[in-house]
Amino acid sequence: MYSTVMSTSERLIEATRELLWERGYVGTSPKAIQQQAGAGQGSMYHHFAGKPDLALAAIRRTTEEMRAAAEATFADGRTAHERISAYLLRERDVLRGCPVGRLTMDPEIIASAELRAPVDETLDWLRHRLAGIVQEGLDQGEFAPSVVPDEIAAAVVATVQGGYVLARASGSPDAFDAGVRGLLSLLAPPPNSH
Amino acid sequence: MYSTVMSTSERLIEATRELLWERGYVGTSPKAIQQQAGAGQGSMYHHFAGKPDLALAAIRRTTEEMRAAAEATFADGRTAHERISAYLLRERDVLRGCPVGRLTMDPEIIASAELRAPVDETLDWLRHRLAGIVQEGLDQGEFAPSVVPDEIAAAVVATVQGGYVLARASGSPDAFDAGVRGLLSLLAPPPNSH
DNA sequence: GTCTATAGCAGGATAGAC
DNA sequence: GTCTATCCTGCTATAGAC
Repeated sequence: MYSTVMSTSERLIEATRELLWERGYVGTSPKAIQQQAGAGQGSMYHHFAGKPDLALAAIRRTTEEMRAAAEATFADGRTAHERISAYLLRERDVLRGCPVGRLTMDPEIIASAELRAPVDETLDWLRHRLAGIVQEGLDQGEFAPSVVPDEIAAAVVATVQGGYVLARASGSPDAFDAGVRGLLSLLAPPPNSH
Repeated sequence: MYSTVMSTSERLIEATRELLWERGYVGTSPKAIQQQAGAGQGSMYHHFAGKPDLALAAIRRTTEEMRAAAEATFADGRTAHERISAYLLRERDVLRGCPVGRLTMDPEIIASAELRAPVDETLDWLRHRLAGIVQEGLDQGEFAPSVVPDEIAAAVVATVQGGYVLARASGSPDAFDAGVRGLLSLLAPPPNSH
């Protein structure tokens, strides 16, 4: 249930976002959405064509938020290493998992080009954005010349996404933090580099 | 459908393993299992108490296989770096995702201590096993002294698990491979180390 | 061991009144 | 715009015959 300052359509989208995050697409039913949104059956089908349509609206909003959150962390550092650190170390609700990455495990999301597109585009954008930052660091001599920006970017995003898996398996964020620290330690400029 | 050389109970377990991998726990119904196994309703409930019981048997077998597969790769190298490389570079059905890691995104698996336990124990075992290998490499002077075994182990497993996410999002194994190469490049002994 | 029958409930959606 | 009624199918399981 949400406060009445939100329109019914807004509440439906927010409810869907919550449920997709927690239970995935397959595990989320229209009835559950309606209950969480405090909206009736008729209301939902008035505003949205059905479950896929509503899910698409929810996924689009979630991916937009993810981009904004990532972009915000990139402003937090001067050097490439600082900006990547800021991204990796930013506060996360680790045990809830990634609301975007989670969707990739859903067979019906993957099977639908429309539903998969925002997920794909967002993770792709993130990798390219990170690769650009790595390239800048490379240009500044911050990293070993053997570093390949696309590969480091993929490793950074994968460490985060995989960190969620380890954390949820163990019921503790420790493994997430350990993975991030491990990657950052490998990426750290050698002590003799200045 | 499976060949008749397998017992009904075996076919039920194998069918459940396939469906859990592809659709997760929430997305897998007893009826789907029965159809895939070529078994009737009564058969399933004769051999297993219900969906959770059958899932537990399937998960246990899948986690056992995962351990054996990982252990096999660790025999493939002499140095720590070689053994970690072998683990990371081993052939995988990347677009299908990890049959164990996938389960962590399932709310009903996480909510059940019994179902989560084998998943947790297996990923935990893998991290400890890798940490031991990193420690050996550290003892041999293979890695920088700043390397922390537990952290590198977590980063290795997370890169694999997250690589699956990136691959499935994009519909291509490329991002998985890139992440793995990125991590390995950072872990590579410096060229002047010999 | 396997089969069919049955049950109660939820999923996903449509229809039409208000 | 929202509500209630209704629909058909599938989920998860139990019962009891064979």
